[in-house]
Amino acid sequence: MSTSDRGLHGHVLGTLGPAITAGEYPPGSVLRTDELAQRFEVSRSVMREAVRVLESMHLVESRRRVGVTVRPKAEWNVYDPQVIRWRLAGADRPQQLRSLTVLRSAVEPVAAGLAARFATAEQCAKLTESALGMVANSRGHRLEGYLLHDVAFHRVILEASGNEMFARLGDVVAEVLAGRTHHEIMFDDPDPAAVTLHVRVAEAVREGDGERAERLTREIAVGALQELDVLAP
Amino acid sequence: MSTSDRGLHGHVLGTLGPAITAGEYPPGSVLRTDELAQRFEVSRSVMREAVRVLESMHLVESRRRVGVTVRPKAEWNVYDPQVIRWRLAGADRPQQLRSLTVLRSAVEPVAAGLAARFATAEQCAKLTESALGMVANSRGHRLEGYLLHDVAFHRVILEASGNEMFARLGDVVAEVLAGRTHHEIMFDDPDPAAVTLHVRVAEAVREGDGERAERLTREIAVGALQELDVLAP
DNA sequence: GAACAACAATAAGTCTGACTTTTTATGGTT
DNA sequence: AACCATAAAAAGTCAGACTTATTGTTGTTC
Repeated sequence: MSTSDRGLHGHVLGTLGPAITAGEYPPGSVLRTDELAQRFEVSRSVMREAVRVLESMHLVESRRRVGVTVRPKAEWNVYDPQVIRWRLAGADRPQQLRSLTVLRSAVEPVAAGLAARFATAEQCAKLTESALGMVANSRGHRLEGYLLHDVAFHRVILEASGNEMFARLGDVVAEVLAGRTHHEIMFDDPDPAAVTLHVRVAEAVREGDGERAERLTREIAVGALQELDVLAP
Repeated sequence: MSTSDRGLHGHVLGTLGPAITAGEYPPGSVLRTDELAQRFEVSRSVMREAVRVLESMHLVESRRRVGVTVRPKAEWNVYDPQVIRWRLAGADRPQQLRSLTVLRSAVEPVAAGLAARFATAEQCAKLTESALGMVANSRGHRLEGYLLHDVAFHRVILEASGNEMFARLGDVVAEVLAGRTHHEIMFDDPDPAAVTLHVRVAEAVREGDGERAERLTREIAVGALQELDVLAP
């Protein structure tokens, strides 16, 4: 599933990465490549490759005569999709979900405003289709179908914005929405008001009304933030 | 300077990474580890570690019997600080600068709004100090001094927001501001209106007026976007 | 006793060569 | 034309020897 389960190297990463992001090794902890290689029963070459990747994520720092030291959380590359996945799967899942939702609330309204100006005909069509799909699955515990269209909707918005940085947040948003559906919140059926807002955003984008698209998307964001506050005040 | 100039491995990365992000190898291009190792005059182990890191950035994909293929730009981890630095140093610097500025325009206003609620006394002090520093250096070609305080100002805002995802954009903003000062734009002296806005943002944050801080920061962002549009319409 | 210089220990860094495994292309058979 | 066996290619893995930078220690000197 995860992009990094290929090969021994991927397996090591898939174990050590989550352990570090979960805080099992507090900042400043020192690991030694040789010892890790023994523990995971892999050769030093494999272990070194794994450490190099962790280093490129700024999770650890490797120094001669010292070893591999774990860096403080404030230095991690928290935008790395792999790091995000690890953290979402681990102990500070709530905090991660929270900070990602705040990020969404900042980015998506602006993205929607841009989408209204730059979306292609196909993107408008896909957007409307997704919104209608959400409506169709909004009643009667059809959570999976709803999620599918919800993800598609936000993906289109982010891509249609024409900004590559926004577009690359599509996976993150997908992860957040999936998390919300499968774990924490999500009572019986989605909030009808939110569903309506999506439909209206699709309309605004289709009509090229950037300001309205932005304002409506901001309302959706406020709703998402409130959902979080209700759960963990 | 760049975090990755340590060791042979770092040197290889520092050459191959920029080459790829600059588009020297079009998507789908196939490289072979052994050939690269020869070209860079390093051992296969070193080359493999470099490739692993590039793979973790989603710049390339390594497959058996095929080789190391360059991935399309749309799949790159564009939030990786290293990738951002490489792209800012390369050919599509303008586009990168553009998309980063748009990202700033979305994030910073929200961050300022949160900062008004969560900033500590020290952060407020540092913010005011930075704003005054900008004023003091705003006339008479004191660009370096101005830049220093400008970077500090935006860093504090992002950190004081209390959101780790925002905080980690501090380096990116620093890079954008430095780029603006040293390369492209920036006529004789900074726009006086922008300077004033920074002072007023500091005020708003100090007074805990989130809404005003957000609105004012959005004005700053609009100015930054206009600067770009003026330069490349 | 403090400052400093020489030294030794340590863990990462590097290289080499042999071997394994997966995947793709080839070519022959029905 | 479809299919299976085979071969080739490149990444993946391993083991061991060697190099180098860094740090802590020891010993010398004032």
